[in-house]
Amino acid sequence: MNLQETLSDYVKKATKSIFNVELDSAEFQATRKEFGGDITLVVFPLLRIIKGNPVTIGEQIGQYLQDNVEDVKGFNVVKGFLNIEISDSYFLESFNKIKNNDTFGFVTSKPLEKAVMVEYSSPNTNKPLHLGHVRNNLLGYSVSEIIKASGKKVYKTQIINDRGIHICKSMLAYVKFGHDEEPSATLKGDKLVGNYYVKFDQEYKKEMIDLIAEGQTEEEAKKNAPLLLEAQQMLQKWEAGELETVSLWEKMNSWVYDGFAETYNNLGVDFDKLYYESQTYLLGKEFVVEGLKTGVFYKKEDGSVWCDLTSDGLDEKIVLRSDGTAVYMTQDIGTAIQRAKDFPDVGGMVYTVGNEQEYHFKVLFLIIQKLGFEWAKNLYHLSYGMVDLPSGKMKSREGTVVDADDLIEEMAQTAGQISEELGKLEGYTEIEKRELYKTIGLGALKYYVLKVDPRKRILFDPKESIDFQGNTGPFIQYTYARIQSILRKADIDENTSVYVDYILHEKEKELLKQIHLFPE
RNA sequence: GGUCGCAUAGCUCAGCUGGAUAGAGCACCUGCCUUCUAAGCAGGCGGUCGAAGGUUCGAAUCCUUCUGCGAUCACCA
Repeated sequence: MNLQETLSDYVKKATKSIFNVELDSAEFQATRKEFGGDITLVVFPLLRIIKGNPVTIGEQIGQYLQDNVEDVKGFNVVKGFLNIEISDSYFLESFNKIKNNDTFGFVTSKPLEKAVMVEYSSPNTNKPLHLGHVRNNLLGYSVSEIIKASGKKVYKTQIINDRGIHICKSMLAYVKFGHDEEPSATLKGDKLVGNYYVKFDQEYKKEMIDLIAEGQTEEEAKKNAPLLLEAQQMLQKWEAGELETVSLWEKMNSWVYDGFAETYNNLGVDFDKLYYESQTYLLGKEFVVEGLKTGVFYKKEDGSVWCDLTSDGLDEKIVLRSDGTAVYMTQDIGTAIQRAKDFPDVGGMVYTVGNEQEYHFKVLFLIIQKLGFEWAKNLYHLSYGMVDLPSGKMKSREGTVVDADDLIEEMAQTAGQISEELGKLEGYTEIEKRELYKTIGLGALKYYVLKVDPRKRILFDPKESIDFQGNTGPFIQYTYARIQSILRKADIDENTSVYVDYILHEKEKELLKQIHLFPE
């Protein structure tokens, strides 16, 4: 039992013995630093069942606690707040317990709990990862680690969007303008493929301008540009399994995967299982047939299949085109079910996907529930806001993106620059320095991204670099380094409290106290 | 138009299961490096918590309306 629970028990006993009143719960909060004491009981809520002056009531309860609870050293009452002073020995004992507990903060195992699958990243394979993906990856990875720490098994996964018109655009541009270029030490595979995606867009726009000059409207030009028609043909060839197209597709995708692997490695994230859209995009169809039988879906005259969600406050949603091909929803239904089959111990899934897809996931989860899977009630869309630039949205096609690799590299460089200026790393080898710069730079980036509420959009101004001072990742790293240094130099078990009391800053002491009194 | 989200210091953000005088960092100002790591510490300046109502002993927090910003409402993914 922790201290708060103990105190709560004794407060209940106190009200019983003094006022003869049964209390359901007692509300505690951290004592504000301008008052004496460590933990505070708010007396006001008690007034509903105990008539009287809050100060008097507070004093009576405080006296009871002081008389009956060993760790309560003293108390004072300010208005309706009973400030309770906790003995030093409690904190000392508590710290010592943590010191000897290697898994502090982690629930070691909950064998009866079902595993959770967390999906994040899920990029397209026609362009490199950018700052938006960084946010996605860091959120998804962090949530995975938090769920792990809570004692559950976690499978990290992603669905790689490796097929479609977008990759055909890169492929086509490569064929037409590529001159057999290959990835190199200076040009990662994902960058190379991304360059051809941009190239496609540039040439496509030129064609549109020509067509408009010939008298077509913008709408017409968009549809009729020869390059686009060629890309569409290429997609058809791919779907037909034409050898040359498929092998080019495989080659360019593999370049992209090599590039992604490097970025993931630099970001410090990883995956337990990968799913590819090219392998799952047809998967949902059989479940649509199943759902048709059970009446979850219905067929329209033209042959398209729909799900009626009007009774759930949503509208009707298509799950299969009239030509029988799969839509996005079909694929996601199939992928989810496939995942549950592949990992029978999974009892829920978390989808880390931007907030522009909130409606999609609302619908997806409802449909899966209607299909009757018992894990369907544990589906969660971890939705997050976009990362915007001062100029607006990031657009790969127009090259207005903050590239993930560049950003990570810049952060390390800044860390190096600051370190050099401070002259802190004398005696370190170049390799050690490089490692440290990476750690510090990445720490700054991670904290910068993770500290803001996922729901909020982030406005990232490349001109203003990410801070290394104040409420930042490097500050936490610095504090950790200091603590390690203290522990190294302290080298004593007894009387540690005196030493620590002398060394720690006021804020650090406050924080330590709160961690102990409010562990959750 | 319907639905969802956001709005707190000049800037970036905490705080939101209702509780004491709304907190950090950046920026600006004042001190502090011969013993604990100055990426720091101690302090100062800075707020109609978007607006108006309501519930409550008590509202940044809950409810209603309004304003502004964003997202979404495809046989696209």
